[in-house]
Amino acid sequence: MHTIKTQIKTDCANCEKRSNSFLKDIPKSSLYLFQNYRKAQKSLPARSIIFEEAKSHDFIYTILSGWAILYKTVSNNGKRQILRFVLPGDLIGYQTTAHGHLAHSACTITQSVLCAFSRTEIKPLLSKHPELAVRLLEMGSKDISLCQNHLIATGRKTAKESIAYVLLELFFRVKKQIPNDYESDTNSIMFPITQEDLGDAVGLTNIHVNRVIKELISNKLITCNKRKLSILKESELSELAGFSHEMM
Amino acid sequence: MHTIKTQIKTDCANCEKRSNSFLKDIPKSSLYLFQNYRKAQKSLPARSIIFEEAKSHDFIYTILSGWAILYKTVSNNGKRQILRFVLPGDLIGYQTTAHGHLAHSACTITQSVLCAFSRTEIKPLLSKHPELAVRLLEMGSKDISLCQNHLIATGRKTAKESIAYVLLELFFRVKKQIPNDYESDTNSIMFPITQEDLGDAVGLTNIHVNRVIKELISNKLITCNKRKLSILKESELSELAGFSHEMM
DNA sequence: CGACCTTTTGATTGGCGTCAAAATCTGTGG
DNA sequence: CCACAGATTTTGACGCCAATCAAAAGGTCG
Repeated sequence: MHTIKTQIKTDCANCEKRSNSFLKDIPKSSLYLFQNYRKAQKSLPARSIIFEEAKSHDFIYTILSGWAILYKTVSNNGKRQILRFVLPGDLIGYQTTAHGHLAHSACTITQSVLCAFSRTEIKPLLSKHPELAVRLLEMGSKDISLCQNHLIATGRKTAKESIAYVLLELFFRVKKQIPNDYESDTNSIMFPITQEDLGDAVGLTNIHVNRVIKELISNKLITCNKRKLSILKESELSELAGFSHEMM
Repeated sequence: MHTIKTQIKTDCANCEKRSNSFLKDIPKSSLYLFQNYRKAQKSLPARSIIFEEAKSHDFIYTILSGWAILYKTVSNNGKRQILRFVLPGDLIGYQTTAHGHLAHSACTITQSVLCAFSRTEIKPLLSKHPELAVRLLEMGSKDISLCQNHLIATGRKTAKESIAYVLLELFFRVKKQIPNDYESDTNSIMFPITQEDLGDAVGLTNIHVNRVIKELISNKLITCNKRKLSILKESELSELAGFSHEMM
């Protein structure tokens, strides 16, 4: 576990340039107002905790760069369930229980840069600026969709199908949210996820994930290591996974 | 599959009286305005389809009475995943894909009464009445929480644990959202769900669900049939399930 | 009362977990 | 720039939880 370094910067210019940031399409007047509530920019090393389940925490964040995960530790057996992979442009930390505690933990996968907003100061803002609330509704709707498809993959698909599904979902989310890592190679993305992470996302052991991924590789559907994921036969893999672009 | 009977009624008085309806806490001024968009009250028999995945549909609904489910059919193997049990006061049908199609199907479990609102007419309303948007945000937040805990039950719990979890979740949601079915017996609720439904919710076969439920019964933790569910030892069952009231 | 739905039971199978250990990769410090 | 420790991937053997198949028993509703 690493120490969290916080560095306040007045310049956060890239934040609202990102096309899929939650500040997209917010009218300038509201946007400027919202900017006032930007409190800090944090740069975190890989595998460091952003916030923890069941605690209270004053900030919500947008990811400017890097990968992270939202997860929960199961109380009766200590296992981890990854709820969501977090990519640049995503908003995290807004979800609390009825008692005001965080619903889950968040942890960086790679070195990341976050932009923090004060939770308490933003709430009253929503009533005054409906565009913000509507934008949050849209994002929430995508979150639910993502979670439901994730549930289907975990509940009603075989190991092979569910892993294929997660790989495809991540592939297209990255393509959409992160500017080309491998310009020349449109079938590939940077892929810093371990096989254990994948297992914790779909309810499998890292060992079985390994067996399945090796099978997908030997079937020439993908290539995959901790650096890079390539989708070799998109349509075939999509059919196997029960994945469609409609889902995204 | 049953024919959908639609009957328009001007009186929908109980709708906003329910304490957990999505219209709760909305100022009178907005509320009256919102009421204008109430289009119809539908009464449906048990096991009838409310709307179907991937189609377009003009209405969103609140449940006035009865139980329903949101589900999706997995494209590559035809299996069903239940995403959510729907109880009186819940709002359904607002979730669409980027292409404007419904994200999932909905079906009644028991005979039900729904209150319909026009989707297209409500959207512009949100910008004008932030309280509505904020209220929807709150509901969306609960939906996500529910879905995430459901994912954990399916992904990282054993059959016994996940079934115990679903029973407890339903038990307390019913207690909160439906007025006492069995006044004298506070440990019991009406329970119209089949074991096959339970299996489709947590990714198990009806046969294995049956074995587990019989085990829970013989352990004297619950009694359960298609009419009635009783929680006999709440704390013991909760510990087994990894369930806590914080989750709700 | 009779057809269908739901629950129950038993036998068998198989997918994925567990355990153990080797091989490889990665990052850090000397 | 190399060495080394820890993390991650890979392999194999074995076991178990839950699926599958089959069929009987019990419930429910028209």
